[in-house]
Amino acid sequence: MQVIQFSQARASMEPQRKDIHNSEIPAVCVSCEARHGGICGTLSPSQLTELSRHTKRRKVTGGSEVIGQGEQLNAYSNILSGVVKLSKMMADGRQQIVGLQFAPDFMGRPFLRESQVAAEAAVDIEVCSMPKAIIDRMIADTPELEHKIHEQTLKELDEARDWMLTLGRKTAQEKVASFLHMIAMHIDPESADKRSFDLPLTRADIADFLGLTIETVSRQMTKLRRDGIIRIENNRHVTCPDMERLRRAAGND
Amino acid sequence: MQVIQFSQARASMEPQRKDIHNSEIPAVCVSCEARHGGICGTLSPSQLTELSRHTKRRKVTGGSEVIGQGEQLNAYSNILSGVVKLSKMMADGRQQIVGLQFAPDFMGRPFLRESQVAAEAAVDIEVCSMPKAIIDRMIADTPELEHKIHEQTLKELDEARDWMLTLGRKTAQEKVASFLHMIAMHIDPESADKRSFDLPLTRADIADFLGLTIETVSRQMTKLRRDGIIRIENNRHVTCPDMERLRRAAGND
DNA sequence: CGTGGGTTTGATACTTATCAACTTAGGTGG
DNA sequence: CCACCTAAGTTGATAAGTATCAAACCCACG
Repeated sequence: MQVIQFSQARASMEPQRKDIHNSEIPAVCVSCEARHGGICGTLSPSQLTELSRHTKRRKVTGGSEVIGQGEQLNAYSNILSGVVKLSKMMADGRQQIVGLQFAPDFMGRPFLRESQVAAEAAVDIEVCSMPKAIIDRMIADTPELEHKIHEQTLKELDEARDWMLTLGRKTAQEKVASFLHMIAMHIDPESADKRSFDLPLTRADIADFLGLTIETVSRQMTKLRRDGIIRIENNRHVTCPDMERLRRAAGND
Repeated sequence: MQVIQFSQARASMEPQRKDIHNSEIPAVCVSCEARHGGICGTLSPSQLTELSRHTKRRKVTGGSEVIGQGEQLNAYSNILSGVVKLSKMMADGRQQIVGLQFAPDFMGRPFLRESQVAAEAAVDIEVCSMPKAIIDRMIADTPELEHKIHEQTLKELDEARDWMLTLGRKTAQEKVASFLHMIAMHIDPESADKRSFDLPLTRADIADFLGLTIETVSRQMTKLRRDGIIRIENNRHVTCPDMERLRRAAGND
């Protein structure tokens, strides 16, 4: 269980006063989907109160850009629900998705003025945005906050490197299987049953993620379907009765 | 100029005492190539003294493994000279280089027991190794140290994502040009003249970095040479009279 | 009931991999 | 010092995989 450090310590000693400490936390935060697991968990009640005065929850419809590549970076966000795709584009329009982020991930590049990547809502999402300046200040005097963000950065780096192996060395078939497997594992962290899920990306997005064309993605999906590894309904909903077969098709040992 | 915070502050006020403060710093560190720019710059003299009792400078010959993929991670290292390649391998032997590190980079994955990647000396290198436990403890009570490492993690993440675009969307020609351009920029941070440099990797390594075969790398090098964009001597030494042409060949606008 | 975005399928072209032969550079020992 | 040896690199012919171009399909939606 991940809660505010301060209240966690006290709560364990004086459980009957837990509600009092929770009441110190802004109401919007108490019920927030991202508080457990998100970066806010490292902030003190007073910091949370200060921050919450400047945060804004907002919905972004799928396909809308949250931040553009090379754009000025004035805010960070926590993803409360949905999936965000991070992409890079070349001058001639060729595009590569370089990462996907899921709730309760933290979005934004600390210590840099402008974004190196474009962030776009893959599906309808909800985020909690906060001014960059305030977080940057809190990072400076809350080591736990920097640590939390650092942990996520390291996780993203591990994922990026895994994906480099996929991009550089796997076949189209393995790439598509790797993508499906990755989505199955990430899309619904709570659900124990990973065998059925909705794809958060169109075929075009999947192609941009895998360094393939739409047609090749489609053909490989068809092949996985014909081989009985997956079933597809309405183009978006995938069922995979045997995850182990999918893993093997993905080239993971 | 990047020096110990404490001595920097004092030195600027009492410059005549600078040598005294320097004398507090272990001799091995004072002359260390990595102290400026490396992570040690954030440590206090007393921390440096403690750390230096456990550090060990060592040379590793090119081709030797520094740490294996999935291996237990007991030490961190600073690269003092040379180039290290980080790679991932699939069960069937397919390999992808996922990053290169240059002096004075910090090597090791904080907060994790085992390495997700293999690290191998690309050329003869010199490193300063230190026990993981000591650094982990110092990270916990020296926020500046975690910040410094965090900055490098972010840099590596940016680089990894840049490379994903190269792997996923560039042609063989653009990949090879991108590689040469990247090496030209990184290999000798001090030198102002980036037009002439030695490749730290064999053709096989370059192929593993670019997701290509040796033959394709060789053919594209030949083509760049025929086009007059580069000259090659002894297979390893490259001269590029016009960096702008190389940049364009790399597909960077 | 037509329209259009997203998707699938097919025919063909092109890029890169594979296999094989050859060349070059660097190191070793006679 | 030269001949030999080996690893690294180049070049060529062919095969395989994926992209490209084109057409059809399918559904959701107006």
